[in-house]
Amino acid sequence: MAMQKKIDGNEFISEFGHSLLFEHLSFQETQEILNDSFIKTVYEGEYLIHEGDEPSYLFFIMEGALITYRTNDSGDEVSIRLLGRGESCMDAVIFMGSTQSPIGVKATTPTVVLKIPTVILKKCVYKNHELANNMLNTVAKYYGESLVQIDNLAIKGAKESVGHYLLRQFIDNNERQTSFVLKFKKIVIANYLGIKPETLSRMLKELKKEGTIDMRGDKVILKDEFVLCDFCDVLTKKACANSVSMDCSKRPT
Amino acid sequence: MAMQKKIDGNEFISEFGHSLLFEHLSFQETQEILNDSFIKTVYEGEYLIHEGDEPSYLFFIMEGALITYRTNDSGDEVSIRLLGRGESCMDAVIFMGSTQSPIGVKATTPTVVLKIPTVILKKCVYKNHELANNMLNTVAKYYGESLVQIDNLAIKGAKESVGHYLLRQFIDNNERQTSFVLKFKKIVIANYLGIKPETLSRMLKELKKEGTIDMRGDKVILKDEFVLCDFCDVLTKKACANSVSMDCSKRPT
DNA sequence: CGGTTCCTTGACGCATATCAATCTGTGTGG
DNA sequence: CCACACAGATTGATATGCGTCAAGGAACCG
Repeated sequence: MAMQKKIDGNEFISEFGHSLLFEHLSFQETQEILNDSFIKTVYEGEYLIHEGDEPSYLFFIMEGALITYRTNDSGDEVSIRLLGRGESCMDAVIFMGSTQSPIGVKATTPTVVLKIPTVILKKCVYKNHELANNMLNTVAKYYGESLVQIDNLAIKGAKESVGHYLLRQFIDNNERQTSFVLKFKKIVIANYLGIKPETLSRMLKELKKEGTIDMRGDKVILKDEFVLCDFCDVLTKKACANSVSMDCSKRPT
Repeated sequence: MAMQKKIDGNEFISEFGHSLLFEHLSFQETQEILNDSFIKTVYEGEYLIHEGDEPSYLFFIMEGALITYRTNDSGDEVSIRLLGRGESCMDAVIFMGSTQSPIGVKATTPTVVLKIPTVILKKCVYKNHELANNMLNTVAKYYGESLVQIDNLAIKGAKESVGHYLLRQFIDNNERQTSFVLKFKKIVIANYLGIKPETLSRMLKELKKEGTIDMRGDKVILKDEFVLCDFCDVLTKKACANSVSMDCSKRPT
């Protein structure tokens, strides 16, 4: 792996300073992390780490998309998280204290990744209150997301899972826009939701038949901004702009 | 709620100083947390916090057992974690930064709980590197456990889930003992595993028929200490004493 | 165009849920 | 000490949602 030139802290901060991992950090602190990190571009389908490998880096996505996954005995991969620009992974794994990662990471598209060495990160977290706080908030956030995933799998039927996923996309992507584009291939989304692509297809069809959504290719069109509210939950509600401006229970119809 | 007398740090440390949350803390640091905390006894079935309530305390179990859960629209509760003496909950929730807890907590048996106020905890975490590290490790550990739960739900069949649960009990409870007692009612365990009590019953029956286990009431008897190895995974392996003394793949037959 | 790759649709099977009856153990009151 | 009640666990019969398998169709790309 070729040595890279130093990453410019100012440039980085202006682009990614608001991401959960780096927020509230001074230029000094950010630059210190960057000095020992480096940027790598990976191709579609490339594995950044396999399950069981030693977690040597935190991966921060500067451009592109990654998925984290686990494999069972039969060799099926189950997605844990689907990540885009400004998100990171291996954060939690690094602090689990195992030399064997319970998850693997691979790229679903050509991706530019910032690799922060585990040792550097641990050192900085120990010295730096803000970073420690950021890490704690980050890992807690992942845990929260995994709770949602658990009840997708345990409580909800396939349709509710799909509805909930669409709702999250609606909220995350572009507030107030009643149409958005799916950021991942359907086979990846299905796997993330713990269902088969065939089932995802059938559920979307049902939602279309009921008039909840419409689709053009991978573009989802909502009838209005409230049609998915039935699929909401406490954690999702927090991220929803509607919930601050109005009482969810009083939404139209 | 009546004011309690100060909790004695020395006594507390000798009993719980090795729990993940309090390890490596000095007497001073521990006492500081304890000064603003208090002990409460809750009865079986009592709720310590409901979903949607503001998370005001971290709960640390001094005696008894708690479960954390989530509820869906149809009112079904799904267990997230089953906790015993020396374990804590709400740790992650406190750092999720929401005023609404995504989980509820209730006692499955009369339980003595140490309640640490959120504000105190946050303050101490910010000041104290060791505690921050402990919290980070704790939350990361929960996240790891939730990963196991996700693939129990997503990848594994009911039998694998049950086998894996028994394996964890074998490892956690008393190393080397080939028999142990189930710490929770079967209905609670079933719910935790995302299956129905009837299914749990049937799976245990199958395991008995195959000669993997035997049962006397709620006591589980293993044929030998390796019968459950097939249900192992990377994270569980780390906690297993056998894996350090020998190569798992070379276990007898 | 022709060839991938991804998505959709239909027919069928299986694992687990559901429903209902019975069993087992444990605690209580006469 | 026995009888009764009750909660939890088991068992059997049936239902169903999702997976599996196999065949098409649509979008993409050289």
